Amino acid sequence: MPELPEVETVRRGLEPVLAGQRLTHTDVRRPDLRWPFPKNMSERLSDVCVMQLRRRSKVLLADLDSGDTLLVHLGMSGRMLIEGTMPGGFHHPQSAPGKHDHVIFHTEAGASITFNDPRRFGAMDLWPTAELETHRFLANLGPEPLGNDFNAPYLSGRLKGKGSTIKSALLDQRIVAGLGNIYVCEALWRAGISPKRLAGKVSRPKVENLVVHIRETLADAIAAGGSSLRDYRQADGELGYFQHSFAAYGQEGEPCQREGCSGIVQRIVQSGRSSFHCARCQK
DNA sequence: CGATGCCCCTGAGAGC
DNA sequence: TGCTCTCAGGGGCATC
Repeated sequence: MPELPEVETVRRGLEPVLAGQRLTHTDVRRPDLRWPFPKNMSERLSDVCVMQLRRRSKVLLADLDSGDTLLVHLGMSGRMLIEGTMPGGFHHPQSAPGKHDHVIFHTEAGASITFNDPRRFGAMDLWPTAELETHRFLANLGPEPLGNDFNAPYLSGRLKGKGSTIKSALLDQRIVAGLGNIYVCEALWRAGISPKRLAGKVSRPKVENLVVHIRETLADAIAAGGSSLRDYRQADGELGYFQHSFAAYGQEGEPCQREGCSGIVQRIVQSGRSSFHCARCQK
């Protein structure tokens, strides 16, 4: 999926087109994505104002003046693409809906936002804003990695005694919210920690270092507009370009970029997913 | 309770 | 050209 940096990039791209704007109507072109859509979704997304656009973990949150919040999860291949009239006067031509264009939002200002998702692992729901934290997408999430609650004492406490690997611990959204396979690989490379190391056996100085590198990796990726592999696009259709900065992810067989390291990046499979790392400098 | 596989779905690319 | 196989950014659920 789009991980935290991709979702944040999409949020920033959508903000000028959606925040403070009225939705005139919303076309809901199928009954479900990963799960059934909420009851009366089209009606509840018509003639309402989007007050603000937020993000929690990998979930986009659009607070509506109806008292509902729209939750959007992009899954593995979801995109939100803007067409029509943009606030700055730009005009992206509108095309006929494609096979995987599942939901289309129309704003009073003349913009349309198309949710496209070939694999349909994405999801949308509507939930009372006042009770958002009870929604199953958001309940049980760990802290935001870019927030103050994510720090070395916290992470150290959560990793203590864990017998699973550090790779799977960082992918566990209950421990820290928003990381996925790419950014875990990259952050572990930057921190010089093997993805195979047991979570409870990462030394305290290494945990401190890891927290810093997770934050820096995500910040760098957001600054680059996210990573575009196959499906991901920013809301304006542009590619992200953080993939050109990958040191580990997808770099199997490439020389390790760490200064003074002569290792080769290798791919291993952990719980059915690829981990890329340099066995020479990640310990 | 925690760890591990399997599964949802479509499409791209490799190999034959 | 076309078939088959593997793989893909996520995460819920069954099972042990």
